[in-house]
Amino acid sequence: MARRIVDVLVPVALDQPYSYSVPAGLAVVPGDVVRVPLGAHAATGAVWAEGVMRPGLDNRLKDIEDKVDVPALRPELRRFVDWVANYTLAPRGMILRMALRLGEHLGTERMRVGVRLAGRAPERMTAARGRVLALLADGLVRSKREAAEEAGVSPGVIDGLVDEGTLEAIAMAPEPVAAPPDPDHHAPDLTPAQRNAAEALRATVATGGYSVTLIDGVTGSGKTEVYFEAVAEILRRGRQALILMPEIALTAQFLDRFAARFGVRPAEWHSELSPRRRARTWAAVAAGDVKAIVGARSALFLPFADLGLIVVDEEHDPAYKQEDGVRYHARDMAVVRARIAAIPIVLASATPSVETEVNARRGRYGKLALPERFGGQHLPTIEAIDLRREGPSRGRFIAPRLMEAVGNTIARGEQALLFLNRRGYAPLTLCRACGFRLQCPTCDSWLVEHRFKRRLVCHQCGFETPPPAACPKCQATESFVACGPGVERLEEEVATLFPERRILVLSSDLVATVERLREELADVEAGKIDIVIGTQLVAKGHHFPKLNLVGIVDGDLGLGHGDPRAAERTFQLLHQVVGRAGREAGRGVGLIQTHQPDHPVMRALIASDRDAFYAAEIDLREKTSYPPFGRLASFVVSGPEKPAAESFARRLVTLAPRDETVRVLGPAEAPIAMVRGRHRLRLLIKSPRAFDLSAYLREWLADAPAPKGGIRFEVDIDPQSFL
DNA sequence: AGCACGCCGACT
DNA sequence: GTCGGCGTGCTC
Repeated sequence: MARRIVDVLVPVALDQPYSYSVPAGLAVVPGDVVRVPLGAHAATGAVWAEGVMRPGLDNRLKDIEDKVDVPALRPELRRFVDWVANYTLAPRGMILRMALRLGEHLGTERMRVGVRLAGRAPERMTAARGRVLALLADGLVRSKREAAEEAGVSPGVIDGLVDEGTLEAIAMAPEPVAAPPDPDHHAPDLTPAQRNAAEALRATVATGGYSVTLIDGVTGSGKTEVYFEAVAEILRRGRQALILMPEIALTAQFLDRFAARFGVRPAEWHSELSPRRRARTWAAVAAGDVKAIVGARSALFLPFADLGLIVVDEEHDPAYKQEDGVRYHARDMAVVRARIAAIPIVLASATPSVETEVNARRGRYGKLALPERFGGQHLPTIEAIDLRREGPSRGRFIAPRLMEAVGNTIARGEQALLFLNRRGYAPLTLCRACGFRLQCPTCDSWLVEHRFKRRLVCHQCGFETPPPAACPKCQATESFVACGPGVERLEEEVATLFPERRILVLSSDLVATVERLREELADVEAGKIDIVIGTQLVAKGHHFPKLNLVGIVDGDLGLGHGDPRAAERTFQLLHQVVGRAGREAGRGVGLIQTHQPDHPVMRALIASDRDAFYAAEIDLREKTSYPPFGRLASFVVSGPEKPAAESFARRLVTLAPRDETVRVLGPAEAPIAMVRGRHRLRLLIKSPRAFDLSAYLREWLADAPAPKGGIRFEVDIDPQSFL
């Protein structure tokens, strides 16, 4: 009898599965996770389909080593992997890799060691031993670590007592990844608007099947409580819920809210999980033991046993777009997974992406609006400070009116937030004597001074250097001047004006650990800080009850440079930051420093007229055929020498398949023309909306020469960043 | 993505 | 004269 052959997809940069023979006695079905020899080593892959013998294969065919003892990947997930690979043009193996992120720790379950009293008293008694014996006198089993901590002794004391036979060591089952959430733990107290929305959502979930619903609610309107009711409904049905968040590490408050509603914290999935915890969570999700999981975008590829609902919180957030490795947009792919799994998906935002807003307006997505803040809170009043007329004095960055508002706010015992999306002290340092600008040796960008760290840092590649003693060009000493503000420089300015006040700078480069950041945020929440100065780190998900003034130091920062999404991004970010003001303590005020108070983004913010912004932006996108009214892809060609990279890019353009409806723009030098010593050129490909752009690109690239001589090129479908 | 195989510079 | 740099190509 001929050997059975199956096609196995392996988690490497290969698009096609490889064929393996199945050893006698091994039963495998499509979806099974298997170990297979690959090159010099073994890889963990998944059986994708039945295979056939092809010519030239017989001498290469190898046996599957064995089956991994986890549930088979379900057809829904396998179709999803295929779909994402097809859409993004990434090799299928690399998408599978994201679904198999279980590390090497499966099966190597480490038993926790528990101890309990075994009788016989130790020969020598000490104070520490006495405390341990007193603690364990109740005869209960405690884990080693628990016993040591509660008795206030080192783990060595416990080990000593075990050696003497006083204590008995017992294997304990590992702690469960997450206790089951109780959908009826605490019935929430909802406003009429929330109740209506929750009821509609519950009905959608109860009906089941694929549907997309946008929850559009202003900051503080209680979107979370509403979608929690959808989660509760799916939990009652015994199915699993996935809640995607843009940045999971910073969401302690969210986990607490979940616990208040469902009795326990949900399982978490993000890059900072330890390998062991990651493996256990993966397995528990696959087994269906974890019913609710909160995760960053990679959670989308988990092998759910019975996924019943997806929620994408802050669906507009740019962090959902993965820009390195496989480029995908987690919100869009979440909608795809919901469609393939035939389940409902909920998108939540106070400032929906233009794509989502258009889908809602055209009736493709359902929409539930929560137009008012919870508990009678008012939306902040927003005013512009026109920097052309009432700007700060030279060398300062905070206009008198903003400074005065900060003073009044903190005098009342309230908090103020100054927002500037710029890390470090100053974005540019130049030599006063010769005009030389300190630049990254390998990037087309300036070195940013970080005064706390005493370093100059390239924000493109991470290059760091101590500030030079003299100008590298003219050798002048003491000649450097800092140009422009960063959050550290603002702190200096604020500190001279309010020397007695407690000021906190929140910026990702100053975050030592996630724990430390959570403590700092808790300090702000508890009112221990008067003035917070922060980058976009402060825009997300924290609720500061005493914060009543938000000052935007540079409202124009995100605008400019021909990025088609600049206006949308700026509107969303500033709206979100300003929305932090006055969520509890009375009326909030937002002051936006800008050189262009008449810009549509600023006008919409000041008038609190969101619809005006969407109307103008949607109109513009439609006229220019930009997404969602057309499709966009980009190629970035890079190489150590510009002429070679450029000629490769030009060659690519000549190979583009003819199509009347497709426009190929470029190659043009990328806005950041060099990163890490590589010159970068971009091609932009525009097509109509009803056009299979992925298929077009695949046809194009099938005939393209492989890049060589150090040239690389990347394909980005639906690019979000235009740098 | 790994990783082994390949051809050109600074060392025992 | 070898060790090793990372460019190129393969993995059933």
